[in-house]
Amino acid sequence: MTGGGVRDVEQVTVSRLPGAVLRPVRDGNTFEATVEQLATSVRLGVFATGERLPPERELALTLAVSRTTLREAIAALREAGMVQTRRGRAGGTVVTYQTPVPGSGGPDLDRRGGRLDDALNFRRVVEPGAAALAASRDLTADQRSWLVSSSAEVEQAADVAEHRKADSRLHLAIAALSGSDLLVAAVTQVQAVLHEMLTAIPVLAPNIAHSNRQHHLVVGAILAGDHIAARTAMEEHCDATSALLRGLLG
Amino acid sequence: MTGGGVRDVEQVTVSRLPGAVLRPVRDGNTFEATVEQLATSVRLGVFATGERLPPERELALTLAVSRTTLREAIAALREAGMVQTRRGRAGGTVVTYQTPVPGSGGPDLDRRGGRLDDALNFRRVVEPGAAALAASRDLTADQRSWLVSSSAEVEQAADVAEHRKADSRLHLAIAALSGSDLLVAAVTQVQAVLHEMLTAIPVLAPNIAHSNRQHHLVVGAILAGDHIAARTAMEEHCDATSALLRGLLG
DNA sequence: TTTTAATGGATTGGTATCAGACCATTGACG
DNA sequence: CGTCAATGGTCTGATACCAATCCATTAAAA
Repeated sequence: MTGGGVRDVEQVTVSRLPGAVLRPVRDGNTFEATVEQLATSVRLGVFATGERLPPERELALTLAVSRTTLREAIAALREAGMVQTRRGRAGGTVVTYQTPVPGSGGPDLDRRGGRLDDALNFRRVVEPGAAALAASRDLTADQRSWLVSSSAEVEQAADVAEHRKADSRLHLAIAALSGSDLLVAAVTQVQAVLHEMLTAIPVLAPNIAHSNRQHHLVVGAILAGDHIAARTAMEEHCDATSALLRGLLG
Repeated sequence: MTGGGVRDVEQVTVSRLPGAVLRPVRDGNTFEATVEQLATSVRLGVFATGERLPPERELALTLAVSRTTLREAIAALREAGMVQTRRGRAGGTVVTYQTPVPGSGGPDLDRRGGRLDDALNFRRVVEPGAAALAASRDLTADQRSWLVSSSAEVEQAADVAEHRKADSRLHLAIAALSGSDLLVAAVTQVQAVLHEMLTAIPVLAPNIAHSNRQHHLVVGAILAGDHIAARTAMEEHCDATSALLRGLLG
């Protein structure tokens, strides 16, 4: 696959850039993309169970989508049982999502091999970078306590499913503390893929304990302002996850 | 600004994630996004001057856009004088873009302060990561010679404008050699912002010479398979550019 | 020279998405 | 207890975007 073009073999060396750089301009369907983004946010725990989504008008603005389309997307989530909606003042759309039992319906894990590998490689670049950046910034007291409580929630998670969500939230919080919108977007993208894989896999207590130790190191380094240690610790954490996933999926 | 919410101050600590994570689902206007992507590709030298764009039907597929919309975008480029179009067999759309004289019309460089800072931070993460990944892969002979010739084109560039394009092409080539689609997308995004700034700024011969030496280090490390040296060299290269830009823009 | 294939150019009808206005419901607040 | 404000629910007309088809032009191939 490395060298064989399907057609026009003559021109292979001139410029491979167009094929590598040109990407789809839009994600096909706006409705589906909206559903996907909201569902991912819920699954990752960006919106906790029991929490309210922003009002439709506001959320539509944030997502740069018409209220019509947003409402269709919310209706899809409602039919999927992830949210409930109530009218009237102080009404709104509230998250009812309960993390599913692991291993129940993991259908085609192997088939996304390319996408997973890419996500793992990309993650190994962006998450350590985000941790290092966060460590090198002057964090406010609010931000430091947010980081600490996010970390504590991971360690105190009641079950595996809760641990999964708290883990995603911690990683997203670290990205947010880096202060870079682009890094937040990158980490969100990566966590969405990882989350999908990790929820469909048997994660054992020793894995979780090990992961928690690594989180502790990362958070400590960020709070201490040690960007080198933060990067290194996060790299090891990413490597551990990669090894786990690659081991279980081939 | 760090702590003061406009409303509902009570809930500030519960979760700052939604605001950080939720992003626009689509880039506003498909037509404009298409124009932007094509124009950026041309400016970055993904399509060299004199080169042909892929046939409309093919390009429309690649960009996941209707041929109608793509044609409107191409028409916009044509009116901007960036391309010319000829009909008939062996016809097509050919790039006529000539890099503008620097410093001619840079209007509002300071106003995008936030975006530029973010891009520089993000770049400092993704480009060294891409270089390290490329160094750790087994490159084919084709890939190695592509890298070498991309690097040579930078050093032999006739003028500042040509150097700019060749520089972008080299960075994109390195990203492509990392084998990660996500990294290519990230580097493309970053280069588009950088390119915009750097073309509107006086770049001196010593800057270029220094940059060339750093490129040489990066490319050498990648070819040698030394991922640590590749990362370090690219980090220093990014830092140099950041210093240059930040020095000239505040 | 004739034919054919590969391209850009133009038209049509259908669909997704949008912006904006208005309605319905419910709890907060006076 | 009554009023009001904040929310979700519904409708309508406009428009951006699309898929598909056919036309026009040119050069390569026969």
